[in-house]
Amino acid sequence: MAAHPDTAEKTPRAPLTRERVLQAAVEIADERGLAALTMRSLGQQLGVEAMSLYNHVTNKDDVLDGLVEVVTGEVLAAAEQIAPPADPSEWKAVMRARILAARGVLLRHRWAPGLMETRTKSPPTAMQYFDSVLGLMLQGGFSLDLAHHALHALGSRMLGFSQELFMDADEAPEPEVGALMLKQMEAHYPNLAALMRVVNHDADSTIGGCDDQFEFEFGLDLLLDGLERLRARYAA
Amino acid sequence: MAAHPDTAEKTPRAPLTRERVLQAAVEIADERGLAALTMRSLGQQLGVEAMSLYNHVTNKDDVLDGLVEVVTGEVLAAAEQIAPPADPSEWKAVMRARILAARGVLLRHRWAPGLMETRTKSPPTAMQYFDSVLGLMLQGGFSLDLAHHALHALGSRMLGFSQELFMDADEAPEPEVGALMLKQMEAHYPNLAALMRVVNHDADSTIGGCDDQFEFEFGLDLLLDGLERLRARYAA
DNA sequence: ACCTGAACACCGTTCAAGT
DNA sequence: ACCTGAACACCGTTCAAGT
Repeated sequence: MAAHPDTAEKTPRAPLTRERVLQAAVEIADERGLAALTMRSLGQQLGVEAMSLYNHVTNKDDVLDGLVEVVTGEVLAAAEQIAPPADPSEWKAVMRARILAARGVLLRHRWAPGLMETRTKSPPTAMQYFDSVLGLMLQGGFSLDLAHHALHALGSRMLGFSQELFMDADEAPEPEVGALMLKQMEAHYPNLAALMRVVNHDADSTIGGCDDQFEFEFGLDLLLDGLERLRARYAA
Repeated sequence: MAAHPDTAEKTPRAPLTRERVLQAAVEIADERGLAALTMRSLGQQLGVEAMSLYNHVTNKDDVLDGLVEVVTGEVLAAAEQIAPPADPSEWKAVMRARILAARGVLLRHRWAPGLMETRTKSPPTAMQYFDSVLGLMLQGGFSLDLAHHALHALGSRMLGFSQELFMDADEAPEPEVGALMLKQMEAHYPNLAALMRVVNHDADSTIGGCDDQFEFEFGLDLLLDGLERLRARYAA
């Protein structure tokens, strides 16, 4: 809608700005992964020498900070789409919906969780998001103390991700290979082997075949239900 | 206790092995951080050229994999110190104790959580640890399904850490500065500001002053209590 | 005011050469 | 069989120079 003065053809015309630099950085990370994001590749994406970037960004760390600004901004926007509860006591359903909305954003930026874990300063958009989450609980009847612990307990789940260790999206092994692996696992890790057999059969997928969305919601509900129980006890 | 043949003085005698390389890598990471661990610094620590390392380790990624082998090995050893439950139904107390033991290990290797999040393959020691956690639940009366979801829900908490975003250990600001910051927060993040005031007063520490150990246990108990409830319902 | 080219210090890694 | 030195391709970043 905003009038933009470009001719229709490829115009490396638009002046460089911090925003354009960050937007290009997001594109690279989305398409080729965070490892592919270097000052040189970023310059190239913008049709400019790497050194020009330093006029709009103080250094690479600043670019990375900017990346999480962008992502948490999208999270905030997505969460704001979900209306506040009709009755404050219905905090849980709204919180759940907002967190799942946040998760939707992070799924579009797979590199974001790993990056956010390395940052120490939270951008204003993240602060705003946390503030709204906190407000939801306080209005829902949480004490400040309980809400405080809840924030810690939810941790990264608030932003829509949880680190499941070593659970890589392993590609399906050949059936025979899979059977052999299972035999070997049987010997060393009997319980895990039993688990893998079940997971294999239940899902249409293979060994690594867990339903990420289901597991995320399972863990989330465990926490939210526990918090609601504590809230109710406190309120009583 | 083991007889070691070194003369007492500095003896760069002992032949290089994968184990010695990894042990040196752990030392560097513990003392100077993971960023200080380069093939060159690692060589230096061992009194050898960087290129010699490639005789015992395939590349840097292999070193990083080895690092998590070492750490998860320590976790396994620590967890094995805690005796299995007298009655299988007492799975929760034992699990809690084992996870807190794991946490003790990770606190000695602050770089380990961040590293583990980047790895995709889990070393045998980690598999063994997960197998024992799983066994604890199965013997405690969990269905395979529920135990499976429990593993996902616990995630990194099983190994003793949880990623709390942006919660850096910020050094205490000067009191006046802190007051000013609070004023500004008040305007933009009213709920967070209220929270910070409480946290400030409660603890002897300052703004960032949260009791990590308490918060870890709070979240852990929320999950374990929730799981026990589901187990009991399933068993009934 | 913004962009460039050459350069610096630092990576991981290869390879031919030493012992 | 193990270690070394020189070299390569790649980083982030500085700086003097261009326009």
